[in-house]
Amino acid sequence: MDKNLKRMATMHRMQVAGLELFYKDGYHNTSIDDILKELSLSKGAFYHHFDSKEDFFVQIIQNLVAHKMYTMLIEPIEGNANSLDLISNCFEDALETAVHNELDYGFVLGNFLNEFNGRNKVIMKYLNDILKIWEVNLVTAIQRGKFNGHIDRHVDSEEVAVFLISSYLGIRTFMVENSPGARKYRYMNQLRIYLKSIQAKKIIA
Amino acid sequence: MDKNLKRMATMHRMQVAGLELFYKDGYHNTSIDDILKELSLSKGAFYHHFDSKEDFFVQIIQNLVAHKMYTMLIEPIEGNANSLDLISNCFEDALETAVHNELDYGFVLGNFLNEFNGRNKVIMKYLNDILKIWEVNLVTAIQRGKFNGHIDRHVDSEEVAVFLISSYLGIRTFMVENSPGARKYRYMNQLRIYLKSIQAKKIIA
DNA sequence: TTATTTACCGACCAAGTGGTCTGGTTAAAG
DNA sequence: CTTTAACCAGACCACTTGGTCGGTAAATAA
Repeated sequence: MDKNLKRMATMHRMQVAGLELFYKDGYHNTSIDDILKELSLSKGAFYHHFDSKEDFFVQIIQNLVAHKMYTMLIEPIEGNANSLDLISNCFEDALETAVHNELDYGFVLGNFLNEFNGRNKVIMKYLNDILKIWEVNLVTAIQRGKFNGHIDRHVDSEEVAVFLISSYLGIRTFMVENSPGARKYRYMNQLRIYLKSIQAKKIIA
Repeated sequence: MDKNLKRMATMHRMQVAGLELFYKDGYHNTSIDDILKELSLSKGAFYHHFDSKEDFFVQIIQNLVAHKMYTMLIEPIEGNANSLDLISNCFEDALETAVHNELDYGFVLGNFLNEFNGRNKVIMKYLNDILKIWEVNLVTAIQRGKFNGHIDRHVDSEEVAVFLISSYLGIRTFMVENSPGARKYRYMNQLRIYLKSIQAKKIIA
């Protein structure tokens, strides 16, 4: 096999297993040995490919976490349809996936955000970058909604984005362990009520 | 000094210092030695008063965290005034405190919830108990609002409670590090818009 | 006063932790 | 066919972790 391809494959395997365990047990509660045991690889292999545990984690964020965010929460709201519907459906799908996931430990980005908030500037930078992209994308979607006449032109797009992100971060934590299906259902109903309250007022002829 | 009083005093000192560090650095990233160093106490003292690190943490939750939740988020919404105003003001005050707190690491209960979600059944039980009390209290406040004619009688109290808790859990994570004041402002504005959308419709005479 | 209980000390331990280093294997390049 | 370097094994290291244990001094009870 091509040397470079092999390198990429091994690194990818490590990152996938790493994300799985970091997500499941948390970064500080997961040792490199834990990850290596899963793959039957050695310390030598690990430190040949990565400088440190932190460097390893940063690469996981940039590759896997960012990618997950794109496919789950960013791309789905980029269409030209009614922004409110896009957002509503996107959140619905993301939460439904979480409900059906046997082993749900919360929102990946949210969990890491929480674990490193105010504790690790380097890692927070990368996490915040992803969060920022999501935020910008939401703002764009909302402005498009205003332009297309689906959203009331008086609403503040930035405010809505902050509110949506907050509620999503929260519900993903709130859904773990305790009747996730019921909580998802309740959350989505109220989210739709909220979204309706910012939609463009129908002009009564 | 009375023996029992001294015992209580020492245990309380340990718990206060413990909560401070667990909140700041996270449970898994804080060692018992860290806490002991802060107080110039020894391992012997610690294990004389507590069975284990976990037992220590559980007592902190039951004593300090529960108490904090009561004074910050539960008692303030128990009055007989307009429930929507009570909730709005309560959230406003809580967030304002966070903004002005030089060292804000997020919502204490939320952080721990996130750290132990799906990872430690014992501790989660105690955290969920507190969360449940908050939820029940919010539901009660909303039902009172409906009864008093401040909230639309058609809204589902449980749904609103879930939505409010979610948004609060989220904004507290989202506020750490990045322009907390601006995010608080944006969140509160949209929260008020949402709350307005569930208030009782004025009867136009 | 004396006996006993309580609060606390700090050395110690086994089990990890992230990270280094030496050396061996394998596949591509010259 | 030799050289070279990427890839990986695993022993090893210094350090930290939660937790134990024998001891001591002071307060309480006899």
